[in-house]
Amino acid sequence: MEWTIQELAARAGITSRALRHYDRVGLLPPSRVGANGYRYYDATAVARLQRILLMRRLGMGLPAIAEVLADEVDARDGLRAHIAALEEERDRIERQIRSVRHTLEALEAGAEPQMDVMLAGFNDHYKDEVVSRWGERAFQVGNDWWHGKTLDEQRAWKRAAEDLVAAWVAAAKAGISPTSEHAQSLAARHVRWLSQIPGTPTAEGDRERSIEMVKGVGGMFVEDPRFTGMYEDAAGARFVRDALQAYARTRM
Amino acid sequence: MEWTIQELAARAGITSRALRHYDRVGLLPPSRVGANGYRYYDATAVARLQRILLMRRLGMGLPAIAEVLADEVDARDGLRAHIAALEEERDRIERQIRSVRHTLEALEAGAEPQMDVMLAGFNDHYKDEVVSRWGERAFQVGNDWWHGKTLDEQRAWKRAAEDLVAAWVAAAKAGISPTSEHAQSLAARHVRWLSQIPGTPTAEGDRERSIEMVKGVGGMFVEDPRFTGMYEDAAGARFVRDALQAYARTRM
DNA sequence: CTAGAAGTTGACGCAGCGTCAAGGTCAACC
DNA sequence: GGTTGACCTTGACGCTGCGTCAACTTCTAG
Repeated sequence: MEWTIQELAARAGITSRALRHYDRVGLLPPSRVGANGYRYYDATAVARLQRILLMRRLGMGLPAIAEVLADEVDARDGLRAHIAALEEERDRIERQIRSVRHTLEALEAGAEPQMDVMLAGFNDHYKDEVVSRWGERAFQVGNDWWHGKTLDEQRAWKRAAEDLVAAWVAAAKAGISPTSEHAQSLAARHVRWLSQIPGTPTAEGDRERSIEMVKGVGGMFVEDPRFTGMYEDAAGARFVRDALQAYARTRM
Repeated sequence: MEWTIQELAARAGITSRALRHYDRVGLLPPSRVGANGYRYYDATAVARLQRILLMRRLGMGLPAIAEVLADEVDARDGLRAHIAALEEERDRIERQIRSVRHTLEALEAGAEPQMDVMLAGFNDHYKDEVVSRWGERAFQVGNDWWHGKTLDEQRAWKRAAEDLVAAWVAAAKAGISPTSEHAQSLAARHVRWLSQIPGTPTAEGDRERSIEMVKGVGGMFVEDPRFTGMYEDAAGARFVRDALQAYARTRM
C-alpha cells in the first residue's frame, strides 16, 4: 500500500508543502520516488510521520525530532529536555509580564515617558560606563536593585534626583565657582546619591575606582544631550562636570 | 551635538546593524545623512531610540513600537495589548507543558511509542474519517474526551482494545465465517466499544450515520497497514472488515 | 601618504512552512 | 486521441530581527 503526497497530507492533517519540507530537511524522505519525480509513501513512512507529528504537536523543533528519530537520544530524554525548555520560556514570559505591568503602572501613575529620561539615561548610558569599566555583574546588581524597588521607592528616588538637579541648576545660575564650598557640597551629595546603588565602586568601598567613576559620570553630563538638556544648558552641565571632577580629584 | 552610528550604538548598547535595520524599516531614520552616505543622529533621534529600546526590552515587536511612536495608539494601550499577548502566550506554553508531561508520564509508565499505534491511528487516521464525514466538532469532542482521561483510564481503555483485537485474531485464525454468530457478537462488542466515544454518531444515537461509520471503520482496517499489521495479516484485517460490515448491514 | 578604523550597501542565514508561479503528469470523459 | 481538470514537480519570496561575512569607500591620525 502506497500513498501520494496529497493523500498522506490529508490523512495526517498537514499540507503537502510540509511533507516536501520534511523531505528537504531529511526528516522524512519518501519511501519511493517515481520516474516522474512523484513522491510515494509506504507504511513505514506513515509510522515515522506519526511520530514526527506527535512530537511536533508537543512543540518540539524539527532538529530535536530528528535527533530522537535517529535514536541519538531517548524519546523520554527528548521530552524532558523539551519540558525544561518550555518551562524556561514560560518563566521568561512571566518575568516579561511583570516587567511590562510594572512599566504600565508607572505610566498610569502619571509618569510621562520623558520623565524617565534621567533613569533611562541611568540605565542606558550609565550601563555602558558601568559595564565597560566594571563588568556586566555590577550593572546587573544595580539593575536588579532598581527593579526590586516599589513604585513609591522609585518615585522617592526620582524626587531626590530631581531635587539634586534643581540644586545644581540654581548653583550654576548663581555663577559660583565649581570649586566653591557650595558646589563641592553638592558634589558630595551627588556622590552619596550615587553610592546608594549597589554594585558601584563607591558602594563597595573601592576608592580608586570610585574616583574614576565620579569623573566618568561627570563627563557623561556634558557628552550626553539628555543630561545637557536636564541641566538647562551646556554651561550648567559643564558646571556639574567640573564640580564633580574637582571633588573627585581633591576630596575623595 | 551629533553622533555617528557606532557612537550611538555603543551608547545604546546595541549594534550598528540594528540601527541600520531600524532605518531600513523606517522606525528610526537618522536625523541627517552626509553626502558620503554616513548616518548622523542628533538628540531627537537619541530620545526616540530610547523609547524604542525601552519597548524592545519589554518584548514588543518593531511594528507595534512603530504604531506607538506614530501616536496611532497610546503607549498604555500598546503595553496593555502586549501584556494580553504575553499572557496568552504563557497560557499556551502552560498547556503545552501539561501535554508534554502527560505524554512523558505515559511513556514512563511503560507505554512504548509503537504500543500507541492503535490509539495513534485512532487519533490520526480516524480523525480523517470523523472529520471528513461528521465534521471537526465531532473529532474535537472525542479528542477532548480522550485527553481528559487519566492515565489509568487510558490504560484500561487500551486493555479493552487489546483484548478485543486478540479476540478478533483468534476468531480469524479459527477459520469461522464473518457472518457466524461468534464473529457477529465480536462485531457487536466492537461497536459498543466505539460507541463509548462521545461525538461519534453511535454515541449520539444517529442510526443512519452509525451504520455508515461502522462500515467506514471496517474498511479502515484493510486499507491502513498499521491496522492490517495489528490483526496479524491482511486476511485477519479482511475478516474484521467483513464481519463489521455484515453487522452494519444486517443488525444495526 | 598610508595604514587602520569606521562607514556604506548587498546578501545569506535562521524556523517552518504558506503561498504564488510556471510547467509536467495522470485519469477520465467526449 | 484530444481536452480538461486535478495533482505533481521545482523554484523562490515572505515572515522576525537582526548576526555575520563580503567587497568597497571614506575618514582620521601619524
